[in-house]
Amino acid sequence: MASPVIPRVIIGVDLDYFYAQCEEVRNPSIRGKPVVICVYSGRTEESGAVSTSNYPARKLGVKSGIPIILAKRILANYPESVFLPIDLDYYRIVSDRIMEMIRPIGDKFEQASVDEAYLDVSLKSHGSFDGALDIASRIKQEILANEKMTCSVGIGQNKLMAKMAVDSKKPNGLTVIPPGQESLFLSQLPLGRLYGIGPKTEDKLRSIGISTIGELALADRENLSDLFGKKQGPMLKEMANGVDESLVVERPIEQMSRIVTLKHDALIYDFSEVLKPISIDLAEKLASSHLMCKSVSIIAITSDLKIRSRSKSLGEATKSADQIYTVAGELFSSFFKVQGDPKQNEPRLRRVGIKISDFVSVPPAKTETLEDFI
DNA sequence: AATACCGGCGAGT
DNA sequence: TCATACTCGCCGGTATT
Repeated sequence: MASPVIPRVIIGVDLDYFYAQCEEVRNPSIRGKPVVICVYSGRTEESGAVSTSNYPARKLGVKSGIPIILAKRILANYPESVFLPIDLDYYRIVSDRIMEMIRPIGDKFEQASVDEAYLDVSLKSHGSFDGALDIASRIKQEILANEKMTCSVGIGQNKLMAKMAVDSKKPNGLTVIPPGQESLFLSQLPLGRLYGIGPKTEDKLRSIGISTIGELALADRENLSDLFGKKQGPMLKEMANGVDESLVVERPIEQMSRIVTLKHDALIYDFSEVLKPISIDLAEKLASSHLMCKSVSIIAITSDLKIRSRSKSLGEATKSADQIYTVAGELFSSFFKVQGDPKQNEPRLRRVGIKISDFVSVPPAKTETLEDFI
């Protein structure tokens, strides 16, 4: 006997063009000008990629992921344009303040990323979408009043629909997808706009004759399972029907990673210079989160931009920068070993990094000592 | 048979 | 043309128990 599904009311919040808006708040004189947040790789003066940009910049074609050099060319005729280096620590502080502010507004809270959150307001809205609309307005007001920042908000009966509502009107949007309207709302959108369908998935779906969300909603489960796997396949169909049973839950940190771009692509490289500060960084982050890790991975991006990884699960949890560094070093050695003879056309390494995962929490009683970091 | 581990892929910010 | 730094989830294959 299936338990009856209790209707839910979910609010999704997305801070508009977050990094760039943080910079606008920090320095209001740049408001209205194209603002580009840059991740400089340090290879050459202008090498690197655009992390994000504000709407005036986007309108001119400067979007996430494009090379900085290209953004500068596009904005060459707009000398008022502002190019700023990314300042993740600052954005994190602003994000934390906002998240703590809105966390108590719902019954349940989930931070989905630095600039996104979901609130389950089923109880506080008394199950009413009109009630949820009032709560959503209040969220927008509070963020504006306290942080001078706009956000986009969406209301739906699950996280997926809340997210689709948020995405449908940005920036400064407030959108409701009333219960029962899910399929109608989704059917008006192109396939690639469904959350979770990127270019690869869209291509694959088109190859089997599915080119609209409406068609996906009616697709054959077996067919989708064969193509996308037995979990992801059926889920695609569910999503196209506006169905999402996932709960709003506090999400523990599952992994931390640090990655850097090398000055020059390398075939074999002495990574100690690069790996040491990364290990210390990660160990500090572990300590401040009161965690230890049981897995260490290395990440390598080759010059052909493919991502490779090697990982090792530790017997015992660690919080030592030194051990993270040592294991990462071993993983890099084994990585190079299996690559075999350094052939002429062997892809070189462009970016290298470390990821730690499989966390266990440290009882907060014990105080950290200096040796723990070394 | 169930679980853990591993390396890769895709998506999103 | 040039192509960051993260985080999360899933997949299939293999190893372990």
